[in-house]
Amino acid sequence: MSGARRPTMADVAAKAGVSLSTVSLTYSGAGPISPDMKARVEKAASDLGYAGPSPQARALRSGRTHVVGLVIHERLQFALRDPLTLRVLDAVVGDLGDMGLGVLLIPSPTTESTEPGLLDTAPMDAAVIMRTRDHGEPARETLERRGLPVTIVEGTAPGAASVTIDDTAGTAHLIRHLVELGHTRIATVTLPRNSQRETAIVEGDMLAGPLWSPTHHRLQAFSDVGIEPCVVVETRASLIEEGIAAGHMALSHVSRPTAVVCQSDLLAGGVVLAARELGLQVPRDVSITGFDGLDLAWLAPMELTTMTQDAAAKGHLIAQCVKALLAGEEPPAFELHVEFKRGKSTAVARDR
Amino acid sequence: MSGARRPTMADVAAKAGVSLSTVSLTYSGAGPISPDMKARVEKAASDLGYAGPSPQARALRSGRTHVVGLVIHERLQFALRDPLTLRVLDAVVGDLGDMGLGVLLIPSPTTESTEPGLLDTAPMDAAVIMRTRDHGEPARETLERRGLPVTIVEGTAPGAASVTIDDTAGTAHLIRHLVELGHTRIATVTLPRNSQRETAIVEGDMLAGPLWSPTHHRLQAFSDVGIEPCVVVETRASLIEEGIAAGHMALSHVSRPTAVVCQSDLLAGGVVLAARELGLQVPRDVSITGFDGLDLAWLAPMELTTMTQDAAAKGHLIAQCVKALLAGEEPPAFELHVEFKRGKSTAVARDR
DNA sequence: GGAGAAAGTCGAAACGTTTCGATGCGAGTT
DNA sequence: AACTCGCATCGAAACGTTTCGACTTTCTCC
Repeated sequence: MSGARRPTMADVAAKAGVSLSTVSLTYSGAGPISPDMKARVEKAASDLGYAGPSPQARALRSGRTHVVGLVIHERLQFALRDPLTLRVLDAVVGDLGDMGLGVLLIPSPTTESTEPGLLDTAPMDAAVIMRTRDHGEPARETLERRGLPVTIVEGTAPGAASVTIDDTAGTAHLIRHLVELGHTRIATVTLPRNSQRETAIVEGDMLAGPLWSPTHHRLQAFSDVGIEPCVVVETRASLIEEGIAAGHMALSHVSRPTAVVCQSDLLAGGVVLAARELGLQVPRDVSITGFDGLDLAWLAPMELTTMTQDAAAKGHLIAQCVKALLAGEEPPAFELHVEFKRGKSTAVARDR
Repeated sequence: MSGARRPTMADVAAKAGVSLSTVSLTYSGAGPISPDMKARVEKAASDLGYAGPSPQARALRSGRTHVVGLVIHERLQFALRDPLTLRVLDAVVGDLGDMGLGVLLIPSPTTESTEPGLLDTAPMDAAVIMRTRDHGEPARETLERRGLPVTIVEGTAPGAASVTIDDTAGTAHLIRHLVELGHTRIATVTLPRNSQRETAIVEGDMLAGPLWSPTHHRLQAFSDVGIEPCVVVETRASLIEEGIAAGHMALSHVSRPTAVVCQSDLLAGGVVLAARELGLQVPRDVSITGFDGLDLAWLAPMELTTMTQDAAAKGHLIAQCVKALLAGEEPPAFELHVEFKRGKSTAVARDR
């Protein structure tokens, strides 16, 4: 059918009777081009059905693909189901798009499969790692080998740009809030500790092994405040369903917690639902705190006591990091602050 | 600092004392290479810190970028907040990833901005349009000009592969279900009709103007069954909040509907919440139907009467379309069936 | 009227691969 | 011993741009 190969710049140049470089200059915007020449080139291009310079040739020659890799949880569902992440990404994709940069989704390689994946082979100019471990993040090593600048969200690494939040301090604030209300038996429902885990009560040292950074930071707050949680339940992802399951485990634990500190609002929402199912009133029988400051319409009229973070700002900062890195500047390191928001999900402790 | 430029295949070849083509053959897997030669090349590569063939050079020469563009709603939040879309994408990204293909997010250009956007310039081998209009989809025209094969989800176009669902028949099934229960005043809450709209009651011809395909199909069902909805409320996106707002409008409308047909489960969930806020019991006072068959944990114990669709299957089919197109085969056209699921949100009509 | 600057256009050299046809060579066939 | 065949390796030609320095004009200013 389409035996004719796609027209190239050379074809356009020939058709317009000018040199190839002139056509290039017309498209790339670099260099001075007279208006009538521009019109002539455009006429020739549209006559030929030329759709613009080949991105691949442009990428090879200029060394820029205009693509930024976004390393996320292997399962998209887990990565993006949380509205907060989505809002962050919304800002990132929007800002980068305005800079002419596309975002390539890269599920982080899970198994230690030896064959190279997207992370090794995909064309990109920079990468953003959305969730990382404190040490030995494999994605970072791969990217470093490729010489690609990296921005890390909620984590840090030498040589990489980073956008973090003060989640340890934020969680500590929530814990202190509960302590002031008289709570002593406080449970906590955590985000995944790493990629292998199940939804389950964590026995033994809760900080053992390599942890995802946010999970680590928010657990850390307990020792900072000097409180030991009476139960720790780990979840597989920040999802309502996980919160419900974890809530059941935490609330029916022998230690009978009077408060539950959840590492995300979505988890907290699930715990509220679990409490209802168990016939417990929130906050009368049990206080529950979240993290993120989402507006969960379905939870109304309940409002979570939580720490709010500005998702859009986070996204803008990430985009700014990428921009700085691509401009060859020193890797920036931003820290966002979280703010306490008193809701209706916490109250004075009452034994049950 | 790093004055040394990145090593290339030529460097590796020199170091290993072999020809450039041999190194290429080693990496690309094409052509026969003896085991000891392979080892020698790999040794040289790792000595030099060579990170593998440059994706951009490979792309130019071979004509394949191994990237698939995914055209979605301009606002990521609107595009991905619906768990159904996310599940579909999860399958798509997973399947394509297994085929070595990355997914590039492309917010569909909203304004008629003349300057070329990602759709025009991003490197890719094929594209998937996630939501489309019935006619004159601008994204498709751009892609056609570039000569890129296109897969359309919930829509069709000549020359493009497509994955559709029988949503007209599905919605008709729900309407008939309500009619059999004695409902005569049926409202409907729709998905956006196009990108410009607001959450509002639609006056006049509800099918006027170019519509997003799913919206169109599901509205179409009313005329197919021979029923006219007593109110039509259009929303801006498939979100709980939108459902709540639309629910308030529909339920307090003068026509006092006894049933509401919603074009998505998320909207239906919002309408249920709105009904509760208005002091109406579901399904005693008002019957509500959804579409998609999501498992909305937060809605429990309410279960929606809805049409379920298999999100993972949809995703797999999309990936299959892309694969077929890249292999140069004829564009496939798949249709998925939806299944009636009787929940607890519909009951015999009772005047109120 | 001529020097110098600015504007517009052009030639040619990369960019780092893949790919195709050619080449050398030892093993098997007649 | 001459011949074919398959395997492993090599040389050279693309792929379609960007970019840099050079080359004409035309304009400005004294």
